Amino acid sequence: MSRRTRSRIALKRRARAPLFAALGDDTRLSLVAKLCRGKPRSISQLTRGSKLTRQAITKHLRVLESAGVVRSVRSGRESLFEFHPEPIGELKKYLDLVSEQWDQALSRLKSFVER
Amino acid sequence: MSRRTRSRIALKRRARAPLFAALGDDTRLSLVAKLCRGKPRSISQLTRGSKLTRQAITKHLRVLESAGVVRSVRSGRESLFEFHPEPIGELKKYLDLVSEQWDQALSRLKSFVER
DNA sequence: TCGTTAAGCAACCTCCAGGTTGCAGATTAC
DNA sequence: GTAATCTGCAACCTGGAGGTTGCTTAACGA
Repeated sequence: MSRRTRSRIALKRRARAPLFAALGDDTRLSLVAKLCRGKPRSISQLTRGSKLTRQAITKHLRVLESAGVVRSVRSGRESLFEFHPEPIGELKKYLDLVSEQWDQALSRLKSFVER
Repeated sequence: MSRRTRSRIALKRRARAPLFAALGDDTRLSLVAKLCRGKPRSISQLTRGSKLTRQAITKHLRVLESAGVVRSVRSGRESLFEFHPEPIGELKKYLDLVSEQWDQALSRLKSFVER
């Protein structure tokens, strides 16, 4: 791999950490699970059934929004949150890259042993 | 989706959060990047070129190890860390599940509109 | 054998993520 | 018009994540 390619990957990596971090919380994963399987929901709706306060849920939603996993639109007095799939796709690509590098490393090691 | 299926997914979700969290840090992503593309490395090796202390790096490695992304083997006076690909694969599966649910939700919505 | 190098352990510090309460401003329903 | 509902903002609290320093033990090399 060229140095240029590697630094490009490093650049991508930098951007990925906050995304992973945003998903690294039970409450937020639960919110994503709710939103990815249906229509936009309001904060109050998303708070119902949770043990947390509305404000806590709001904070989590803002984190997800900053990471781009979710988008909010104000509609009257309520703000609706909707799932946004792109970051998830990017994350999958990144994980594919990691797996791919690992496979290449394995085959390099194998050919080295067989030599 | 049946209630049983959904709870199974929720169970899987619980287990995923710590894994996402383990990857939600620049330093740790960088360590994963190094380890996934080569042979096992010692703590000192991994510390070289970093601005952090050996102990800091050690802590990060332990976090990755708890998440299963990495495994350590003691060899003489040094402990070698090696990439372990399974959790990454599980993560990809989980993200696929999320994407899939989103696609289904979209098509449900579409058929509802067209009705 | 002795110096050097690798690692583990423990104490400590700082800061912020995650959560709460309280209040004020819009918007909707009646 | 008034009450109920949805949200935003700000202050505050607390635990743990991330980092450091200092010391000790174990293994290797000359």
